[in-house]
Amino acid sequence: MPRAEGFAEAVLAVVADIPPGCVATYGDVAALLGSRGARMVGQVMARSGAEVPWWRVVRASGLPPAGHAERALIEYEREGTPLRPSTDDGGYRIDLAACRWRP
DNA sequence: CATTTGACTGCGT
DNA sequence: AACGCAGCCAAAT
Repeated sequence: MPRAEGFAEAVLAVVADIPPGCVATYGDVAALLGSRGARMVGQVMARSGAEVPWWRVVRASGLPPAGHAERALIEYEREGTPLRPSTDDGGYRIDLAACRWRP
């Protein structure tokens, strides 16, 4: 039974609303909550992100969550999220212009 | 009640 | 294009 956690629950609700194949930036999620706590969104993900598609939330630069790029990459390939392969060093970025979620 | 800490962002160099 | 610095928000200690 979900209990009123305030901000955390709101963040989880928004992330759960992101459709597959799309992504949203931390700042966008925070903005939907009426706050600018982009860091806060990440904080909630670190705490309870295990219950939501956290990989659909990325940085404003199109980079996946810090320290979770490998795990997120698996999900992107599975969901068919448009990625933008980096030069050749194994790095990659998400094509925000193609899959940025807009409510 | 004050301090610390982040799965961040934007701007300047 | 890459790196560094300062600004912001809410929860935990």
